[in-house]
Amino acid sequence: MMVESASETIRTTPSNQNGVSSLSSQSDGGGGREGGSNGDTNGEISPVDLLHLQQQQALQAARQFLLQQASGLNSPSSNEVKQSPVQVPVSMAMMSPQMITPQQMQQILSPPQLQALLQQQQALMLQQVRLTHTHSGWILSKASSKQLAFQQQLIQMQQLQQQHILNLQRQGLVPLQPTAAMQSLQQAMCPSDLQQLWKEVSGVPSSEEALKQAEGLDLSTNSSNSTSAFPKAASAHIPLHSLPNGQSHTPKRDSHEEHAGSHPLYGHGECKWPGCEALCEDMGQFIKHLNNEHALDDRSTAQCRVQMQVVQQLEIQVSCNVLAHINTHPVNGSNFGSLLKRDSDAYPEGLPHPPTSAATPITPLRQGPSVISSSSLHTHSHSHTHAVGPIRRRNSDKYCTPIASELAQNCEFYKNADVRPPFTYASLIRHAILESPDRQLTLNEIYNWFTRKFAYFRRNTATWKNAVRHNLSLHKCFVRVENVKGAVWTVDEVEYQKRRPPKMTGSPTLVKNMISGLGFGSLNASYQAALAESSLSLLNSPPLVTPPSAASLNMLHVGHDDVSSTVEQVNSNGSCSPTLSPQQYSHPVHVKEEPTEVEEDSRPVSLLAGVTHSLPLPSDERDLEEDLPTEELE
DNA sequence: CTCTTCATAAACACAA
DNA sequence: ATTGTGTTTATGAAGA
Repeated sequence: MMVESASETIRTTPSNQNGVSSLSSQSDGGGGREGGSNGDTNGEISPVDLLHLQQQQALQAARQFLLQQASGLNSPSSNEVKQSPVQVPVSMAMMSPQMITPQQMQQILSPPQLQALLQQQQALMLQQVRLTHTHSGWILSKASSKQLAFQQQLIQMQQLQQQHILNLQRQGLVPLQPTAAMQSLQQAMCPSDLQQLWKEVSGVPSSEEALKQAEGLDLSTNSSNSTSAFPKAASAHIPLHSLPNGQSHTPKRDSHEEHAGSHPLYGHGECKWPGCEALCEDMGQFIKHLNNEHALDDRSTAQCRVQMQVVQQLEIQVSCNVLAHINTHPVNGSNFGSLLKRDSDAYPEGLPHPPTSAATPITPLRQGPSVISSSSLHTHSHSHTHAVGPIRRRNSDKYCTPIASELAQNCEFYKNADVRPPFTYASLIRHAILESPDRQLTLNEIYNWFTRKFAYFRRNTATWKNAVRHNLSLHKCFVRVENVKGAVWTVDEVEYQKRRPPKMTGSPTLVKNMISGLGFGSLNASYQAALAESSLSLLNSPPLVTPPSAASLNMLHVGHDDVSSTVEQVNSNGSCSPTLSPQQYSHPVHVKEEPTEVEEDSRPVSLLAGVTHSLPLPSDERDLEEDLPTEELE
């Protein structure tokens, strides 16, 4: 057995993943400044604005990229990075990102690097958008029009990305031929990257686009899945209409699009403008349609504005994070690894994360999946230590998104990709148990859940199974209950919560401030939306059942201290709970071996009492609180 | 530097 | 004797 683990182990993961990870993680709630107001709030978006936007994007990506590279150099597993096409001078990476101009970047980065960079950037953007989307999706669900707008925003975001890429290509910064670049890209991509892509692919409609881009910017393709497929070069479209062309970049990417007599937005006889799908018999008709229906009108302008705001937020976030890290960690080359790690974990304490999200009109940028990346990052970067790179650390619990939602969103990914999930064993076990109808599983069932849900756990069985058992025994939160046919494991939520230190990224104070201060309302709403998204049943269903109430109560109990966990809990309960509350019927949890037991039943009460004083919040606020933190703090 | 959390390895007990 | 379960202890890494 040991042999087994030792041998297989090291599967590696290009250290380079760091980049994306950190990248994505940073996208979370931090920054945007409130108004997103850069400039013109009033009116239309000028070509200049778009240009600016693009440049910002490029800069942002490049900054991230540089940091990533820097960390990669330092990473222990850097040897694997060998293939990484990028080599960035440390000195360069060390300098303040803000100081790097696009020109410098061009000099520093080779085309493949740029491509990788772009890919990362895109992942970030997509993620950002997706987060926004999912996050507020519920709230907006009732207003279909808004939802549509959202979707469009998402799409346009991608379009802008595309445009950016095209521009770079035009400038010769990015090679058009996918092959080589693509390979390097793939090599450079770490599981987390892939994960991100996968998420995009499986989750958001426009995903294909992302995938394609990731795969070498193959713009010439098919977006066979018309509807969902987002018009790839749609980007070109925007500029087409909005940008007169004095623009430094020429509008189009000639060979592929226009010349070919085809249009990026036209395919299979229909318009692929997001949400359109109008049928057009031929190109001419399509062009007409395009001009009539998709000209730069108020709506698109508004969308662009929103996007700009989003981008700006991203930039701010990135800037803050980067700066903070640079300031916080004496950048002496050797520290980059950790630097990035931290980065991905949480917000730099140094900088006041602008609660931006809260105050921003735009949906708060939540850190959904991103976290995942970050965690995987940790995992792998550190994996060299042990053969098997584990889930490593706290991410899972403290900074990660709720496991439930995370899993829900990336379910397919984990199922198929041999990537270690960014959760601790305890989290996973708990989730597995709570997900079961009766909230109890036998050891073997837990094993099965692991293998069923994660490709990663289909190997190294001896190792992780041992870990599972170890965790079950070690943590008080897992309670063994003798059953008729054997023993089953249940979760003691109270204990589970207890074991997690109250650390939010920031101080409780901060949270409170955020709650009371800024955009409390909006946040709350959006948060709820997110919550609802992943845990409908819980919210709807009557307070649970059994042990119940543990869940809800726990939330109270947890109160400020571990919000994220709270959420996690909620989610899992909700998502998993099959519906009703059959949960611990009477039978399951019979007698426990240990007296303690009454565990769930009794504790809640006490909790309540205790909680009451500490958290005198109305039910609503309660929700809020739980929610909020997660949001901001992941 | 210390403490805590986790992952991993492994020894050991026990029952089927 | 083997295997599956559980429990414990030890070790090391990493974060706070």
